[in-house]
Amino acid sequence: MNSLRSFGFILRDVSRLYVRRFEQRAAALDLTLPQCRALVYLALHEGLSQARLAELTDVEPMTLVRILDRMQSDGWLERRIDVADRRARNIHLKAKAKHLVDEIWKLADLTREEAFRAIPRKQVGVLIKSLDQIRNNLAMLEPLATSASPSPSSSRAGRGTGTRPRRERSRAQS
Amino acid sequence: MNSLRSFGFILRDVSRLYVRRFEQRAAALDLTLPQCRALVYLALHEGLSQARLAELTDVEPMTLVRILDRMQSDGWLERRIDVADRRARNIHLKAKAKHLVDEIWKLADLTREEAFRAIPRKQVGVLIKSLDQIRNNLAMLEPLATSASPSPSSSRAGRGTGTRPRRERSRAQS
DNA sequence: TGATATTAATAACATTTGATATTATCTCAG
DNA sequence: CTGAGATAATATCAAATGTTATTAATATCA
Repeated sequence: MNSLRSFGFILRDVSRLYVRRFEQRAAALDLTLPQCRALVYLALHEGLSQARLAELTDVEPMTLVRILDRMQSDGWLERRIDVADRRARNIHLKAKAKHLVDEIWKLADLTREEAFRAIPRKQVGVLIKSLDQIRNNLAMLEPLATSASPSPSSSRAGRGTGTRPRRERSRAQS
Repeated sequence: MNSLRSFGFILRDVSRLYVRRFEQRAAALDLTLPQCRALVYLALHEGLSQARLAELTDVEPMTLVRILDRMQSDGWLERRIDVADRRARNIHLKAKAKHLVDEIWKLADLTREEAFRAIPRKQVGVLIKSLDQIRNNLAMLEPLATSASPSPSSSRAGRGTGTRPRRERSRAQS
């Protein structure tokens, strides 16, 4: 298997190992990765609505509800009804959580340093630049014409147990 | 947020976008990513046992069972009891599936080309080298001493609904 | 050699995630 | 105004994933 073709495999491994390492560290704070992500964004944009936060962090609104439920009951944040739009809830971090965010960044920095060990600074620059370009490339792509025009009721439709995808979803940019 | 600190976020995005793009393509073959991964490995190592395949592809044995169940019922492969060890089942691709593997590689190549668009070949080389080094770095790490020695029955133990991790897992190398 | 521990596969159960429906509120075109 | 959509949050339900238990077959070693 040539080097190029191994890319997908390496990307998967790196992504999983990196997440795992960070989560192991975050477990000490009794936090999960999605919770950390939410906290970090909230620290940057105090008083965000759930809908906006879901969009920014790229999670389903329903998933965010659950993340926030837990963090609220743990006393990290509170939901305040938006006076201008009573459907919306603005999320505010409690003082206690603001220190947490600093901790989170420390863990993130630590994890990154472990990952980058022995890689020259300049090479790291190239790496990030490349990944950023790839992200843009992939984000720009058109939805890939699903040639599902003929035979509308083709053989077997759904079923599940292929272990995973069946639905799709498009996404916003930052 | 400086460039270094954005690394985790970019990595996550790239990984997800890349997987999503590939899965969209694979959907045309009625295959999921885990199925594709299993097929590719099986094509390289005909007659592998499930346990070994699970190890190679880094999925839980139970998860693999389900992936194979589906693919077997779709007629892509068959399980043969190992004559030397009657507990084990060796997986053999059926002729029909071998063509599939070529298709899968085509999709993978296509996806990679889309991702790498506008990135000079040399830079791609550096990218892959960097990621490979990171993978090694992360794989080498010791399990991160969980300082869970004092207060064995501390405040609240499990609970769930943090949206995700609570358990861990170690892994083999290739 | 035979009792005990291990391993491969899988069944049974629990948790989590994703999809859709629901409720309250808001926005406008008319 | 007013009523036909949107939109925000969330409840409810279904699919999928992870965990632990089970069964059969080996391996180990006292």
